[in-house]
Amino acid sequence: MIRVMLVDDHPVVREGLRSLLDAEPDIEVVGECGDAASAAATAAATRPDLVLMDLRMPGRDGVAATADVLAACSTRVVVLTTYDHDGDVLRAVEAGASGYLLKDTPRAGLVEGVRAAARGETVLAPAAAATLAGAVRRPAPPTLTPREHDVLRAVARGLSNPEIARELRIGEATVKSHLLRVFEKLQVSDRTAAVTAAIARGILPTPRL
Amino acid sequence: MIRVMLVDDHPVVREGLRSLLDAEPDIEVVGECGDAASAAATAAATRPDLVLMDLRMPGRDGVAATADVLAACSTRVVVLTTYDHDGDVLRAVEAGASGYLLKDTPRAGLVEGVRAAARGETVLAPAAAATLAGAVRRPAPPTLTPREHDVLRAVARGLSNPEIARELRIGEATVKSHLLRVFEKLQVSDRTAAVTAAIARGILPTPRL
DNA sequence: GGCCGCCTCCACCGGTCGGTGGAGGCGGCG
DNA sequence: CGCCGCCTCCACCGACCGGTGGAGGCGGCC
Repeated sequence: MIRVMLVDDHPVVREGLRSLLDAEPDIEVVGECGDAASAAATAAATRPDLVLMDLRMPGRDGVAATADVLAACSTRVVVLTTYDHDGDVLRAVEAGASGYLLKDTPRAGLVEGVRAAARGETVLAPAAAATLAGAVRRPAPPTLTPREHDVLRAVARGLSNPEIARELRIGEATVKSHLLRVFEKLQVSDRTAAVTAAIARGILPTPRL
Repeated sequence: MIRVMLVDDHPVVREGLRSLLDAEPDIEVVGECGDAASAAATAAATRPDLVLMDLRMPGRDGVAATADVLAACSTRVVVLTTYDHDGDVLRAVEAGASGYLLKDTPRAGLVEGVRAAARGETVLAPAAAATLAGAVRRPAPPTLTPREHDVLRAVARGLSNPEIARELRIGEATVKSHLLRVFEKLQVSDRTAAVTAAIARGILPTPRL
């Protein structure tokens, strides 16, 4: 019997997974949890063989929750999310996820994925597999320093270099230095492309109204 | 008996909604559909009282599907989606949706929402209601002309004005004219802020890797 | 026909931006 | 201690950008 625990902030999704998995003779849902913060505690209490983890939750820390769960008890974590944001796949696997499935997987694929992960296999959706393959080909995951981050965030708000310099209490020359290094790291040549590239890679959050 | 049809590309979500709604004595799920394209045809065939419609689907045209369904048969459409992107709410309601609920609604709220919508009420999640209220306060929904859209998309890719002029086969002066009007409409004063503002309002898609 | 919105284009200006090619200080690590 | 990464700053350049204040053409709508 494979003991599964669900972490997802959407009751509808938990309900769907539960009915789908409980219909299988060899799978049992032993717990569920609606937020990332209490995932580790729930896992420690229910000691599942496998945790199905949503990535996007209030506080948006499915990745952190994955790390917490793995630190709290010996189990496997399979990420089950809606979109295949490339950045998410990388961060999830870095955090120790044993699999990355999308919610539009047909039910047979989901069930088989759960069994495969419980057997110890790493189960990846095709898009996620492609992303990981691409990531190892390119051994340069662009990591920005805190200051570079600050400058880029300000740029995304539409501030000019002099304005950024005032806001961060540094010289305009310094702003330019940081920005040039950001361009280099993101492989772009102007501030606007830097912002979109950063959003695409999850370095900056998707802007909201 | 309230006859409900489900439109969502995720089998898991459909499964969850079906088991949740079928548990109610006065609700019956009479059809489901995994893509926006065939939603109208399915609705015409099953003639539901209510359609629960996901907004984000392959082809991302839940709004268009809402309009199609309403054109194809007399029913009500309630949008049931994951995030409360402000732009989505506005477009969905414009397309004729009778409600806008989020997937993190507790199951009791969902069921009550379905009943209320079937009674003819307009059912809005709190966040969606706030957005609509804000929208009527501000009677300027920034609509870009096709050409302005073209220019803005090019800007988001990091192209300079001369490059955009070459790509669109127009003069650089024309590019600037379009851009200035975009700035005005989006209430910003530079290209980078224009791109983030456009992404925030759903005018431009969230950039992907 | 008249009006209006959209697209197109022009010349000119000052400020900003991307880029070069440096430099020094400071903290951590082996 | 020396090395390295990060942060800070400088001067200078040419290109580009935002903004002004125009203009004409074209199509749809009343």
